[in-house]
Amino acid sequence: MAQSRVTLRDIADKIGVHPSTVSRVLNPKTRQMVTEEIADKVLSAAEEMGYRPNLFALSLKTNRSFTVGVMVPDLTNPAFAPIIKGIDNVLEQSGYNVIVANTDNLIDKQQRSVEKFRERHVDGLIIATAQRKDSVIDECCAEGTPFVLAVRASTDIGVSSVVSDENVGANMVISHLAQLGHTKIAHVAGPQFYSTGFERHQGFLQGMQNAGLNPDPELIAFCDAFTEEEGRRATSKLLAMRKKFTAIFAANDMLALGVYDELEADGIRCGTDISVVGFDDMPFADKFNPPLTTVHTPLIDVGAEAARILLEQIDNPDIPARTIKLKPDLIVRKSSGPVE
Amino acid sequence: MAQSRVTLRDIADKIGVHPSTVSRVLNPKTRQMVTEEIADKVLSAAEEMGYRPNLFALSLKTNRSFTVGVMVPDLTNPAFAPIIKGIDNVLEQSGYNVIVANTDNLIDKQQRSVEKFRERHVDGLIIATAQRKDSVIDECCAEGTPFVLAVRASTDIGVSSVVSDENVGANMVISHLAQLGHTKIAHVAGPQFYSTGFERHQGFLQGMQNAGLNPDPELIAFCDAFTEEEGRRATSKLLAMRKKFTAIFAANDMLALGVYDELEADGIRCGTDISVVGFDDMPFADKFNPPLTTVHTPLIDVGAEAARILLEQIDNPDIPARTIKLKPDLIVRKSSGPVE
DNA sequence: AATATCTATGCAAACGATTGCAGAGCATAT
DNA sequence: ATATGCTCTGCAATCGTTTGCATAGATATT
Repeated sequence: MAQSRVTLRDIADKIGVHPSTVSRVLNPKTRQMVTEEIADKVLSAAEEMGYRPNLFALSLKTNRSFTVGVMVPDLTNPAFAPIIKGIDNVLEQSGYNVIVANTDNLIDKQQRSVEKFRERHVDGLIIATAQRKDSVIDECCAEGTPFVLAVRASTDIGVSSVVSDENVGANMVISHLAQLGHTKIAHVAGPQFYSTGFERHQGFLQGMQNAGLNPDPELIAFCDAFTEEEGRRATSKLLAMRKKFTAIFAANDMLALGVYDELEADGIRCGTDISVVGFDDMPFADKFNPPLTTVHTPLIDVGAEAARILLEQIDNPDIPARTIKLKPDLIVRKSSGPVE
Repeated sequence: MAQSRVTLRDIADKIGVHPSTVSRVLNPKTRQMVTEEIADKVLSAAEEMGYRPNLFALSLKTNRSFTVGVMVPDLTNPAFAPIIKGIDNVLEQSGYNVIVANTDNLIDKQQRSVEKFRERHVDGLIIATAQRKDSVIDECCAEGTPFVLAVRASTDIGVSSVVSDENVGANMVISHLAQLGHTKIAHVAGPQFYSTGFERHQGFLQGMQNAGLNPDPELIAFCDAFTEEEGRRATSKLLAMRKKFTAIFAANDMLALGVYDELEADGIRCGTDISVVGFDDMPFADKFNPPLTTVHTPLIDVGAEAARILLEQIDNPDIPARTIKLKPDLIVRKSSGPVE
């Protein structure tokens, strides 16, 4: 890309001062060091000449890149688009750039991404791929890199994260189903090494108890990943038990999609024969067949909040960690109905 | 992020040579300038000490950022995820980083993004937001910034782009519908200032002619954007004409989604009463109700090819522009059926 | 009026790499 | 033995900033 031709020195020469003076004027933090008269001259010259600071030089000197890295497990999952959008919106305002890395749920790809980010000297990280116990977290802590988890939390204390209140969300699901008369409720659980999978499972158990229902361990199928295929596999396992159940709570919408697949393959009408509820309210959940009842997570806000916390953390490295739980919402659509 | 502590100088000191020698060893292009013996020592010292080049210094000196900018109109449209993935895959291999900017289809946001990219001195641009005639293109040409268009082409000659063959795709759609017995086919056309909207419309007209059908101008509704809302608006306009038609060709899947909405609101059964065909085969098109017949565009490949061309262009600025048209595929699902 | 205090600016050294130029060492040709 | 050429390495300038320190002039203090 074309050079930002004009440098500090050019401006300095033009109005007959030293480059350092120009530098001081242009930096808000040091502006007050120099006389207003000169400052004005510098400012207008800079404007007129179309000065653009050279970020490379700045970064080299200050060791800051004004870049933050974002790690997501799967860009193809449309749930992450809003998160990234939320992040980008607030970071852009503060002059930061965002680099996103796709880890495809692979540990070593995540490792490589961190490596890449380190090379780029990113000022901070937003991690949407973290496991409850994750070496990346330890590493960042050790390195002193500011970071915050999005969508997922850690078992470690002292790490910032912003998530939705999974427990509350899961409780809403169960109480909704119970209200519809469901008593035999199956659970397609997410991976337990992710906080989402874990918490939602806990929420499921607790919700059942709150509703005075008895969760049947055989009607809980665990998945290894939040994918359609896993959802389908789990459902077929559930069906193979040949036990009666009238509803399935899937730990997220992707899994729910897999549930749909398997039910359809078995000729079971979803929403009437069996109710299905998901979690996340990812984009297009309302377009599915049938439209999916799910727990809405304010994904844009998750991203935005994570970005805000990260900014705080960058500006002030020894601010205490903060974790935010956003309130979820149950969105009732056609995939859940009264038990026949 | 923690400092890459060890520098060229450190290595040089350790084995008693000059930093410039180390630099030459570490740069493949100059490696042969130095004795193998020294080179080996340098290499192993670098390895052992965990040397990581400081990209800031490198960039400052060489004026290259090893970063490319990608502009997409809307991250929330899941069609762009595969494109980005394709781009990222090939660029990562070559040591480049990708920064993506969301323009929300706003001209001035696009302008701001370019500005931002310029500040970051990106080595090249991949533009998935371009209009057929777009000032950004002129600007990049003038600046000499390498760039390639993805998904969209320009009326300007001499600009590289990779797209799917819209014309062929549209023809496939019409011939499919004609084969099913449809003769009155409506078209929900995309914005004509995008090559996708324009070419697909042309393809529609040509396809009709090829099939020996007469396109009715009143059954063509133009949209201002590729959004669900616009698709819905256009459909309601079509229905308001009170003319008979048995099929709708929507210029992309998002528009088709809007078509679905309006048809459903009017109690028209899509796929039986009226056939609907989209374009792009975006993720989840097979999950809609009914699953959408559409033209599959190899989006990952579009991204990958665009990235490859860009790399060529960066390495060799005066290579002639190249434009690639990838072959589309018709995917028949439940939204299209024989005319009753 | 002389000294102390303060302010605004300039100076120059970094940051960590790249690269044209110079020169040392050695082999070959004359 | 000298000239010639070649290969390899070192020197030092440079990229465009930031920033601690020095200093010149102005102001305040006694």
